[in-house]
Amino acid sequence: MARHGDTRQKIVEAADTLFYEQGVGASSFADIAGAVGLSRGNFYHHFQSKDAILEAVIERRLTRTREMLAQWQRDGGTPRDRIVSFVQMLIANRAKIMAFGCPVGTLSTELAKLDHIAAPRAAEVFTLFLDWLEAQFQAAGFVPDRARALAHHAMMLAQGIATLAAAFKDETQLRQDVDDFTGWLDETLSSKG
Amino acid sequence: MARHGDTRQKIVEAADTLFYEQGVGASSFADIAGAVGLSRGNFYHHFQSKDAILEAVIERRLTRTREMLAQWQRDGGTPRDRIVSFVQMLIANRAKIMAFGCPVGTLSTELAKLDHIAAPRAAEVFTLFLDWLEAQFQAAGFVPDRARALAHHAMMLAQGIATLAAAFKDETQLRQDVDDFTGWLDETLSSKG
DNA sequence: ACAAAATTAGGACAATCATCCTAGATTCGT
DNA sequence: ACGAATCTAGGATGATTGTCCTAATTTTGT
Repeated sequence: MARHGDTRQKIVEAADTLFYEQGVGASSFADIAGAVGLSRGNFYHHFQSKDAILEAVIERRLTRTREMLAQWQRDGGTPRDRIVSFVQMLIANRAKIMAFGCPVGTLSTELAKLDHIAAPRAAEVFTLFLDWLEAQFQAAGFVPDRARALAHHAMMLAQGIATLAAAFKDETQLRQDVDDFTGWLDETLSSKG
Repeated sequence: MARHGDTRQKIVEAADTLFYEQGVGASSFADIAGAVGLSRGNFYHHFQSKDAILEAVIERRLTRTREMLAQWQRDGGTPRDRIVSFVQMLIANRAKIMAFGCPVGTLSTELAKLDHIAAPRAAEVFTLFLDWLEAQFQAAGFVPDRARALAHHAMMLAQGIATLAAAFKDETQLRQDVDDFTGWLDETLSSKG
């Protein structure tokens, strides 16, 4: 049993959750240690600094996002179905979205405010989604430029939905917004396909 | 000269800026004191706690938003012009938007994550914009329910634009997004007359 | 089974945090 | 002009922060 990697992974998982639910700035070493069940001083065997943990959390999110998108690709279905599964994340995770917002958008915004060195890396999670969405719209028959613009628009809508869901915590509205997104998607696709 | 109110207002202004640019959690008393040019210990004559400053900052934002919306109303023009001036805020404040995101959305999200007692109050700034936007769409001839939905959609778009602008800091894209917003607005309005 | 390496707990560290207190300075009502 | 109220600076407080060190324990390679 690889104890090292095991503990390290537990730390990253706990930090990931805390960074999402409280924000990076509000999550201390003591918080993470408490969540994992380790002593604070022991952390420096696994990570040299808090920024190193943040970096690992971002890498984890990048990897998991890539895996999720690859899985959606393997799941088959039409490009339309895949884009719907993208926006359906907001419904599946509605409790967390309404409590803490979108994990991608809120981390990106927090790091942008702090002018943190990892901010561009965190924004790459957005890029993964954008590239994937662009591929879906291209598969649906749109030329690259138009597919890129539609991917950006879809991402914008998702971020707007999540931000307002966190502000008002209105599940009915959230579901309506996702329905409207799907409506926009079908209109857009039918105009081309 | 009302010195008391004067210093108090200076504190609130400095705190407002810092809360926006760094986040509430990352802004300390020392930061605010430094920005105003006062000593830290002196603060408690004006505010009993950091939460009291936050409360005053939110009140200030509510008041200023109300004033701005009332001014736009007085400025005349069509409902379409007024809604355009709403989204044009993203262009006018583009440097700050790309650096720190939307002040309304980011404060709301940060307080939501902390489950802060002032979170609902901060969300009321959203409500001011939503009510005002709803009034514009009603003035443009939409029935109340439809006007409310369009106001919500406009707010969603603005939040999505600001979030992606902060993540990617792409001014060209930001301007394109605002143009697209205006295009959507004109399409929507022309469909109703 | 034993030496080397990895992992742990716990405490020390200086810095910073929000908060509070005291004592001097300034302003104001009269 | 004088007493009262207000405002100010600076330091003290205890808690918490990120970081680091040391000494013990556990695991691993052989």
